[in-house]
Amino acid sequence: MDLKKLAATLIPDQDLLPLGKYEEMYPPRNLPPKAEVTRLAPSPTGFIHLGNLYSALADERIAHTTVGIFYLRIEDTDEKRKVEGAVESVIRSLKYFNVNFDEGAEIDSPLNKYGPYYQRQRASIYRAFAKDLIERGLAYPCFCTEDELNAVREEQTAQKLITGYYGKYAKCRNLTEEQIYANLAAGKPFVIRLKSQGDTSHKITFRDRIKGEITVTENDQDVVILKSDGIPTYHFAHAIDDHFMRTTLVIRGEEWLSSLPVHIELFKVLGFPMPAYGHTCSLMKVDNGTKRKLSKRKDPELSLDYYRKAGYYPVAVVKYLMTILNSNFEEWERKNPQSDYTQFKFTIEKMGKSGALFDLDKLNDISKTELSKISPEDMYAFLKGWADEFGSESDKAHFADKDYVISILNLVMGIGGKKRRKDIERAEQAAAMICYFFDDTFSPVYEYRFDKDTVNAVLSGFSAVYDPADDNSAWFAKVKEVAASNGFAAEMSDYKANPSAYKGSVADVAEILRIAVTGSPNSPDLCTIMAILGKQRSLSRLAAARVN
RNA sequence: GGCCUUGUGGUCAAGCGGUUAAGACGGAGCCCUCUCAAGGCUCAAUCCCGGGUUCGAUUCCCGGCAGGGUCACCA
Repeated sequence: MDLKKLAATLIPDQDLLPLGKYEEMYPPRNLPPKAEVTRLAPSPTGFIHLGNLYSALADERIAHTTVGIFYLRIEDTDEKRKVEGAVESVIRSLKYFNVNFDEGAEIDSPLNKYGPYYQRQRASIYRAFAKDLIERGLAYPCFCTEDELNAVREEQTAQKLITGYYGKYAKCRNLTEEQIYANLAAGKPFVIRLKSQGDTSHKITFRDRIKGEITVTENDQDVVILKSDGIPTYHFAHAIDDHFMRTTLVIRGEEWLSSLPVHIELFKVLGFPMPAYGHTCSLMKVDNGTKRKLSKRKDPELSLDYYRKAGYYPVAVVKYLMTILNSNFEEWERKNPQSDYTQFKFTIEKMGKSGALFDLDKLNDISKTELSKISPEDMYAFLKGWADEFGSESDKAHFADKDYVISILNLVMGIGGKKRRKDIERAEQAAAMICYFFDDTFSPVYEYRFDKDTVNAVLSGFSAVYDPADDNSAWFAKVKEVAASNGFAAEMSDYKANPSAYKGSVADVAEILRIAVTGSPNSPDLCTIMAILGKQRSLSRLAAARVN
């Protein structure tokens, strides 16, 4: 068979360059010996999720801790699933979490010398290599229809055979020249398939940077490399792009592990050295008692918008991911509390081999801790940003009053005290937490544990002596006075020594006042709260809280 | 079902031939305390099962079992 002629008929493109040209156009990168070139290669099919962030963070950390390159490539080979605006959304979302690209699609950088970074724009490269494979007898046209393929698959399944296009099931593999041209003349659409040289009785031992040694069998599937629209499949594009973009380390989900044999053969047939691989395990969750992969459709917590809306501090999400990415991260952080997480020596070898269950408790704890470390000004900026985008009308109004909110934050965060408070997990919760400082959202629940006369006596007794000029100890001395004059123990120790002698302790008196002022039996320092509210509002709340 | 892969407390996990089997989150309790949050201290809780190899296996080997992934002209 005249393969040269066949290749020219199948791929008649005039603009294809000689293969060697591509090597010249995309020379090896001039980077230090240990520098890794990693990439994120999403398909623009929608919004990026936590799993993508997880993987992107690993890519980004490895590239940047080794002084390498992290780039963005868009795998837009599936026209049907394309979603408008997805690329911008990917970049924006990752940027929010401090994951930044050095190079690639929509990235403004002088490093962009390995593009184009959209696969659709690289069609001629793939076609040039596919043409060469046809000429070398390593690829061939396949005219099978979807129905034929399905029928074969059903037959294989019924006979408990391995499904796919291989061996005797590869109907078009041995088509004669006449048959091929007849099909072409009849206008039948075709795909280009790899003519696999593999043998499944051969095992290949492969070393994955995350999973370690993995044994796979050689590929014998005649996979599609060019679809009927002339656009490559993932497998083919992966081999060519990661070679010419000079990727040194491919980090991708473990769902790709099963197609590794295909990739091994493709690299071999193309004559490209293989990059290193690291297959990450997926984030899991428990559903109905069993563990399963977090799903984009079913699990809202997979969406990154979920964290933005709930007001998680972005660094907290990143740090949480770091703890599951590299198990020694937490220990390092405890030893280096002042250091930025980017100073941590991230290594791919430390990554776990099995899928981690997503742990919201842990995220909340990390978020609380992170938020307890920032300044009230930064906290204010963060909360206001959240309120403007996601808050209710009253949230927006509350956060507009900067000085007032900052005075609240000083209290809520424990600024000036011995220790910082750790009340705030996320912005949404912070907004709810401070709502009693605003009259429009002050919605008290007056549930006292004492009878109405006692409550009213405490309330009016304290109102009579309250002076906003009092400092904390003077304020508390007055609470004690009110306690003593209403049958409560002024000192905790007295009460503990002889509880039956009193109605209760100062703590109980403080509780009555706290319920009156904040509407809840729990709050930070009451004295400061009253100072922030001011004399008028404090007194009117004490009055309004009386029981009739 | 075939193939690949994983299996240490509830969760994330260190350890990888001999350990009192780290630590963190969560849980319980105590202390501190005007309540809450935080903090300090303490406690409960783990090597999937069965065979080997070995003086000795959580660690190595083989089987089981359980989980996960994958079997497209989707990535």
